[in-house]
Amino acid sequence: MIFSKSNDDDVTVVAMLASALRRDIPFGTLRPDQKLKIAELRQRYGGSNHSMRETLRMLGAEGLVEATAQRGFRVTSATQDDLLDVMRVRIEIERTGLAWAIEHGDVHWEGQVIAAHHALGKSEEAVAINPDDLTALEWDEASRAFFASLIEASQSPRLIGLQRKFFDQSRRYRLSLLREGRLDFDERKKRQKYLVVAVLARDKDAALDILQQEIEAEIQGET
Amino acid sequence: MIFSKSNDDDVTVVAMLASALRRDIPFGTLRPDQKLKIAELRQRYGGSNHSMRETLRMLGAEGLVEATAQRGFRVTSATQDDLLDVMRVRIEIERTGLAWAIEHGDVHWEGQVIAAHHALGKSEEAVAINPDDLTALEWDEASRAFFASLIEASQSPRLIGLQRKFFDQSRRYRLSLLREGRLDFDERKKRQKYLVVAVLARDKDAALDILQQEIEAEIQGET
DNA sequence: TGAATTAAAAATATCCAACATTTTTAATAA
DNA sequence: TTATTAAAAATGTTGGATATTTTTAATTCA
Repeated sequence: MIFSKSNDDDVTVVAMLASALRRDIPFGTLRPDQKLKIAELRQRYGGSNHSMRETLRMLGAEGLVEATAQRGFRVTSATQDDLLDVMRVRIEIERTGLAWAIEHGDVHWEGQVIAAHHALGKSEEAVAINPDDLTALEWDEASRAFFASLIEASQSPRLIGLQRKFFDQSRRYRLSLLREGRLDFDERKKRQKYLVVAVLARDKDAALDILQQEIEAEIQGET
Repeated sequence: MIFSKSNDDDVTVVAMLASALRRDIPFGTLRPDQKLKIAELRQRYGGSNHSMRETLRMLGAEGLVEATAQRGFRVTSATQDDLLDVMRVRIEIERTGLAWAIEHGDVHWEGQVIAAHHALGKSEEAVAINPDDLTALEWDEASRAFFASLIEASQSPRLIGLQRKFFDQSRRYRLSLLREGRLDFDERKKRQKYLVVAVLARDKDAALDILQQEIEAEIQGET
């Protein structure tokens, strides 16, 4: 079938709310430290009292939202320290995952990496020219898919889950760099290319090193 | 004040339910793959259907429980593969944390490690003699506190959170080894001692190595 | 007999409305 | 101003109701 039924992501109200919030927090519609009042959120996103609470609990466990007993929920803050912390942990997770994937990956995995790299290339070009919201979202998704492909062969579902979680947490910083024009797409393109080359050559040290550089470039930007 | 008000852990119904389930899943009262029907859980643990759902959502995001759309919740399965995956990730997280802590830790941190090690020693002796449920629970908590102390100085709240999460996920395997008498307490004592020595000496390589051995010993047991 | 279909039962996912408690805000007094 | 107090708002929780979906059991028919 051409239109595969959309993921388990939109079948329930809670899943819909969750993906709406996951989209709006990194985009800044819901800002860091902002109080998330159930009533307001319901008005904006729909859903019942309980569906919203369930959603916020989930996002809480995912790190996008913080819950305080008797005091409700707020968007996780985004200080420089938070950014550094997220990115440092993300680096370790992805390094570990790539190391394992290089050990276990087969030809099929290599193909996936190449494909994801190809798609990312297109998206980077598009967003470099026209960084509007929709393009940015597609670019970010292509980026996620590329990093995900790298550790796909790690054989560790839990590590893959962590990667996704921290990628999600880092999204708002990444989008903010994009908006401010502080991403060097030429550098990115080079690094991504060499990263794939190193992966295909199974040169673990080089690959991990470039991967780390690529992630670190998202901390401060390069311009 | 002497009796600090108990954590945020028991003030709300959801928090109470969560800690009850977090206790009963590793103990096997709720077994792997077991269907978690809201009605039954309510009967056993109390709480309204919404509180229970909220709780299960949280535990879902924590990895103790799995949620499937339209099909409710079940206890996360615990195959050999799951065990391996949890432990491998746990090793990487704790290694990273300890490495950072050795870099950043000060004298106060060293004191915390020594204190936690001392308390753990007592608990290990107690549980080696009498491994009943209560003693086991206290021992496990002392163990958690010890590992937590090691990475306390890592300066990474998110890594500390991950450590806790994966320690929680590994609890049921650990308790099962204990029940089956497959922990070698003499070996553990030695390793723990050398681990502390290496930490205090800031011998990173040795410390990481022993830490990894100590965690790996929880995978298969040593007897 | 065994597979397929259908009907009944159970369980999930929602919502609404109502309260008790707690926190926050505003008003008032010292 | 700073405290105190009263009022308003928000959170956390519950019970009950309902549409949908999944599971189970019963029945039909090749």
